[in-house]
Amino acid sequence: MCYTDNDNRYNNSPMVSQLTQSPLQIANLEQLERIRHTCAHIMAMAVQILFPETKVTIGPTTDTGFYYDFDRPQPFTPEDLTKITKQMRFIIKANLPIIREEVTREEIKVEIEKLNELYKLEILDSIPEGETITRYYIGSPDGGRLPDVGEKLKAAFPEPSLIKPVKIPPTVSWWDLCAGPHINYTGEINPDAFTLESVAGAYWRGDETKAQLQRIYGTAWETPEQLKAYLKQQEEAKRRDHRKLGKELKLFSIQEGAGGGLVFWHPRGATMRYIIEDYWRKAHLDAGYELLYTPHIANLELWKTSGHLDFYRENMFDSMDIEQQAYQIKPMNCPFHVLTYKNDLHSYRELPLRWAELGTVYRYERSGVLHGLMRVRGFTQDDAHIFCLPTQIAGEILGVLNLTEKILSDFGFKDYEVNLSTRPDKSVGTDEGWELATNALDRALNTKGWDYLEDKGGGAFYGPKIDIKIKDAIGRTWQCSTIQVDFNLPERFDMEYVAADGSRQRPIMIHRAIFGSLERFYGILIENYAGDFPLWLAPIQVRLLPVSETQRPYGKAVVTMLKQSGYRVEIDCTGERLGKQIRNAELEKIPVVAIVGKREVETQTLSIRTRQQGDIGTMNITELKESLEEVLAKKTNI
RNA sequence: GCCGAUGUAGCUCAGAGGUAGAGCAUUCGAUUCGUAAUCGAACGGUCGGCGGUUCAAAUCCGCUCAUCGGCUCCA
Repeated sequence: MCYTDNDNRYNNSPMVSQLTQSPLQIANLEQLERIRHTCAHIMAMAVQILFPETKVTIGPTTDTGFYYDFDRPQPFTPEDLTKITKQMRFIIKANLPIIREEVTREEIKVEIEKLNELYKLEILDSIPEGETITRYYIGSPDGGRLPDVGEKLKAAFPEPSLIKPVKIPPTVSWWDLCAGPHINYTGEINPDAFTLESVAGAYWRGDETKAQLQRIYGTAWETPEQLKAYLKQQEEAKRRDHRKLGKELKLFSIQEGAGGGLVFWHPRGATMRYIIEDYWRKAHLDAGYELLYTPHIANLELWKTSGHLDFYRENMFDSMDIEQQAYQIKPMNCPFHVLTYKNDLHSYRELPLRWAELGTVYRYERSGVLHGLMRVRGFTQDDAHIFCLPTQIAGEILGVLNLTEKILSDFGFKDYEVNLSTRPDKSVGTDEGWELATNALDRALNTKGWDYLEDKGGGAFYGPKIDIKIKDAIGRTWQCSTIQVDFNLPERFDMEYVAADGSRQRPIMIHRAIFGSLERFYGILIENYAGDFPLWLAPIQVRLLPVSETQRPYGKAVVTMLKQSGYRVEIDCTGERLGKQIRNAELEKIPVVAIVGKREVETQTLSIRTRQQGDIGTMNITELKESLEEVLAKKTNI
């Protein structure tokens, strides 16, 4: 499991899908796809009108719009995007026809060569023999095509300005080699329902050894309302950004002085992590797991045996020298769990063994891919390995699915997308082994009653796997949990158990993680709740606000009492006025504040204000505790 | 790593060759206050780092570090 990129448990990348949910109901998805694809063409046309030296490459649609990759010596600036947008509106408003033409390989080749569009030539060469080749015109085919058009435009406009958008004479056209489909007229696009978003570097054909191109991203919708809704959703995502909230709520930091991708958990974040870990341990002990702690480094030989040095090297930090022996900081926990297993002789009667560890691993990630808590260089996996008999696989997998559901739903994630990935072309293990394991995963999912998508050939080379994605409060999906069968490590480490007949047999090894990485899961939690954590997770649950300093002694006594009952409570001793104290508590997103003034001291009560409901009235400590307990039991916000 | 952008006080940001600024936070003083900002003062900076150009650099140039948006979608 531990070697390849398609290994999701160990894939530390954000794995958030683009906003797959439309902000508004899409009336006609097929038409929208055409609109987006045509938008890409119109953008390319606009770019070549304004910047004729630019070469075109490809321009597909995305979940929210489109992009086009260009080859141009100078980078596009934000001002360029404004100009391009204006030029696109011209083209849209001109309502030019879009004409599909089937062409032969030979004739289109000549035309592309005439234009010196080398990338297009490469694309043409990659189209399989026998496939229909089409080109799409924007405007009349009689009009010629850029850069011929450039000449015509120069004739039409004696001093064609590259700053101002250029009006397209009806006789001018632009075309692109394209499979389509497209809309029929540019006017079908609402000029106020698209916008250009950003410029980014991208490699030709996604290959970093090839030319670096400039990609312009755009978003396009059926109506301006949809666009507005989409932009609002983007704003919402920005508002929830865990990096911003992490700083504002003093949860964690990543510091230049220490290095990128290394996380500092500050007291409030650390409190939450403690709660999460504590919950996780109890849940695992209840589910029949035992806990392990293993070292952070080990002799490099171990990583040779496990195969990581061969297959995972590019994600590993360099080894260090200790008394002439090479030691490696761990990028994975599994070899340690295997060594723990191998330290004893095991009988079939002991199986299954379920060993869990919050294991901190370090992986080299290229500086450009680091991203807040979502992609870091040091992180803690909620790792576990199950060693079992072949006959126990389905039962164990079902157990993992049940535990996963319990844990994820307690953290507020109740919608899942499940994938079952099967044997890839290159793999280890026997046919029977794969069939047995894959059937067991399938059976477990069916027993659980979960629908899933099968990703044929998408498994790791060492075994089939189940991945579970969760859906957050604004409809984004995140990959966290994964369950993987491993035929490789037991073989490499020559793991055994003693079977009923006294023979030595190979146990089945299952890797699984529910959060994936604590750092990443925490980042997702912050974004899911937008920093308004449910009471059971909130680092400060209750803050007492004395109306004046006179009430401090009473407030302190209440704090002591609540603390003794296990609540996370504090008192505001800033001496600020009540309004300011409330404002501060609101900004810190503290779920409950208890106001103590003269009245409360006299009646031995508290005036309660919650962040969700505002002022909810006066109660005594017992009543407060009761309502807190009720909310804590439900694991919701108050 | 690569392409582009951004780094100014603890935070959010202004300043664009000529004395380093604001609000919030912090500290001190006054105020003792009833459901989202009391008033005043003080403190706070090698303008990310290193080097260069210049009489003069936060500002221009080079390198470097970090952060942000991308680098999967394939005519």
